[in-house]
Amino acid sequence: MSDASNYYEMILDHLTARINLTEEEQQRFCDALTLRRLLPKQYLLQQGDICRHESYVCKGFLRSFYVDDQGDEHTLHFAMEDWWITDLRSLIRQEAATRNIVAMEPVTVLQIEKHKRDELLKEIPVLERFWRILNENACAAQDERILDNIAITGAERYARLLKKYPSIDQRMPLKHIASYLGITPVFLSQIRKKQLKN
Amino acid sequence: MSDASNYYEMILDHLTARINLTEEEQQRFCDALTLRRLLPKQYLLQQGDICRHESYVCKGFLRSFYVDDQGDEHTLHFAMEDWWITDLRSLIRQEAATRNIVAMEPVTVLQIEKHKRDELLKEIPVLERFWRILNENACAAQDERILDNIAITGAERYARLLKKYPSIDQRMPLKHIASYLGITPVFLSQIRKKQLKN
DNA sequence: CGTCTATTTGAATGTACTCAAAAGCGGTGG
DNA sequence: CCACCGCTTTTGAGTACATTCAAATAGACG
Repeated sequence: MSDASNYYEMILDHLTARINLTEEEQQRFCDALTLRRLLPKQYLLQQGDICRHESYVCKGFLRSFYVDDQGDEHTLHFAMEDWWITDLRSLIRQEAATRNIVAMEPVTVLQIEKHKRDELLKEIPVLERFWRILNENACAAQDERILDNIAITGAERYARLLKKYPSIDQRMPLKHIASYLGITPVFLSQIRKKQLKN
Repeated sequence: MSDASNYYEMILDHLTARINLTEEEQQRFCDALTLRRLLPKQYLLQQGDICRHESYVCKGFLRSFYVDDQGDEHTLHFAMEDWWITDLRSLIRQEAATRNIVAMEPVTVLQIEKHKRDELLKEIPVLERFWRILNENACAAQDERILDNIAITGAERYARLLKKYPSIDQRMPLKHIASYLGITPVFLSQIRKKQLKN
């Protein structure tokens, strides 16, 4: 259990870096959380289910993806330590999820259920500020990704991704990196061959 | 001035549809706003400047875009009545903007300056909730757009855009629609020719 | 009417995909 | 310890998607 308490410290650091919380509020926040461990390939959410929680990643590495009619996977997000992951649309509207979330490694997350989050937001209004800030930053990051998708080639997107997350090609299978970039694994392989020459 | 008061009613409806505000809070919010009118092709923000405000569109139609090294434009967003537009990254961090925002038609916006927004957020904490909700929805929408960009072809993206905004091809020049979709105007023209046959 | 810009058309090129097969890699069981 | 299996990555060839360049047409505006 000693590492479990570390995880709660971790998420509290994450919160208090953005907002001020009293000891009591911190406690109440932690009480609303559930610690959950996943094995590699275990699902946190499946397409079709209703997403009931937001998950803060304490340890490990997850991937969210959409499976289309042809059965092809498209990676929307990956989430590492100190990140949140969910299917936002499904969470907000309590509709069927269109994304799967799966562990890529042994994972530990702290989950907060939607209705508990809603309660907390009423009890501790400053948490509205926390999620407002979180979503503003997420929005800005997604905006940058959209620009990459419309403005540059797959090869450039791969180069930028590596620059941003230098070790990602060791941590995530290339076929998932390809689907994140919006290209095929075959084409990514060709890109990598070319880049070795430089 | 009669239409100006309409615009304040409009933004108050927009707010009170999401949060509850007292009369006094509504007044304080409106006092923080500045009404601004733009002619077509007039800029609300230019790449390189620091973005100091968030703008709520009362009337007209705007476009935000990035100009790359080769001088090519890439349309990130367009904003219609009842939408907000800004360069979020530049606004949050008060860094040089990487996006331009320009009026496509005669435009009326209600602007709130960053520092005034920050003050308001302290004075009226429930506004944190408002922007949290706004950003959550924006995030979910951007997520969908990223999926479109990585999962489907330009032709399909155009079809979906038309389905979502049926009159957009009458309101926005095709070359900007093309840049929004991440394709060239020439290719969009070919897509349109094919779709007429069906 | 002329000018300016947007859109279309056509042709050649490049970018990225599909299909098929081979090579690499990790795990499992004999 | 090695052979085999399943899965990922690479390679090669042919194809489709999307771009560039150049020129023609269409529309908007003074």
